[in-house]
Amino acid sequence: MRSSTEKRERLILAAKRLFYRRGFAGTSLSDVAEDSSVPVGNVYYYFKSKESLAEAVVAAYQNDIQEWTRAAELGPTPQERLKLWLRGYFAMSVDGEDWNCPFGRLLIDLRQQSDRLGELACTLYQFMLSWTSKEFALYSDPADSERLAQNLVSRAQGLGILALVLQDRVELVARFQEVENWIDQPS
Amino acid sequence: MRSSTEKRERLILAAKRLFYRRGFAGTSLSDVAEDSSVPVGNVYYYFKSKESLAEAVVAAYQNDIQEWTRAAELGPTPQERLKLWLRGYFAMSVDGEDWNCPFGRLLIDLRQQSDRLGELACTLYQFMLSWTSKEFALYSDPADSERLAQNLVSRAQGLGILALVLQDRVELVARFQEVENWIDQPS
DNA sequence: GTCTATACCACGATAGAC
DNA sequence: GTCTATCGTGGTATAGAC
Repeated sequence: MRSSTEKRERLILAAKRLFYRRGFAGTSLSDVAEDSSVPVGNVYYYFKSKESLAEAVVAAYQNDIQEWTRAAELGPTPQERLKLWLRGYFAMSVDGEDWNCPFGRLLIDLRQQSDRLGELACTLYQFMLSWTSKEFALYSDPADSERLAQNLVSRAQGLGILALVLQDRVELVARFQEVENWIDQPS
Repeated sequence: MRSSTEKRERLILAAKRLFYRRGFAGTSLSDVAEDSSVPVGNVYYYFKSKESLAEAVVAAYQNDIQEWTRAAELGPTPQERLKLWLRGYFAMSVDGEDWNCPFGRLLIDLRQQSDRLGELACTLYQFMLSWTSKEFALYSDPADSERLAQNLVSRAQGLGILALVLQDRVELVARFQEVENWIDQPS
């Protein structure tokens, strides 16, 4: 059905936004329903539980990450590709609708909720690690690539929290630029 | 009253632990009461609201940070003091009772709850920034100290999330060691 | 001054109407 | 196949008993 999937999509999008801003436990299904212009109790027609809605949200994130990674893969060199990836991260955490730590909150939230959801969220992070690691291996000692990937991803994530505290775009641009410079000479 | 402050203290400690593990919204006052062996409804004798309990939790964190910083100040050189500080951070995020991102979750949670709580939590982060900045200024260009402090704190925080995903102490020790090395030659 | 019984509401979830 | 009225539980908060 046409409208059926539309509403389902609207619910996922609203949940994604609200989980990001208010967290999983802090978001009620009424909030999600209202934000999607779907009748309150009706949510259960599309999702059998709040948890299954969260699964759909993780899947939506997975799509985002894959698209964002695919865009980065257009770069000519591994260094350029990693920088494009980092700019994607910047766009989310600093130029997103709310200064926040993308994935970090989701990860912590869902991990506490259930093992299944926690592992699902970890997959997102692991995907970022393996993709960046693969790129690092192309221009540095492959034995170091895992290590460098962990540094890159965790630094980007840490800057998300810093963004939240500083609320200063200029400062944040400079911090991300430093990570870009490090990409050229990783150590 | 003796027992009065004791119970109050127990409540704060339980709330601190539970907020850390389950988040603010994910923790009910019943949970806190049960964990402190205090009758459920009785919580409101000690705190006028859940929010005021959160304020007390932030204050408890402030105490922790101050103690931890004071311990770090015993180091002979600024480099040594920053490393001691970082080891304190490591102890919390990796050797703590749950792999997590200390302060990060609190910050995101409370910021969403109310402006007042959000600012209170930001104070904790700002305190870490200003203390580390002061130390950096002692052995590097003072014009860079703020920048270096932001790098140090955000990197430590990012490793907290990485710890959550990897769950591998050996790996984490290595990542923190790399930050320690950077402290000697910050750039 | 300390604690308990309870109000009241919002939550996730369901049964069954259209 | 789609949606609505409603249930039971458990949440925060309070009035008032000891």
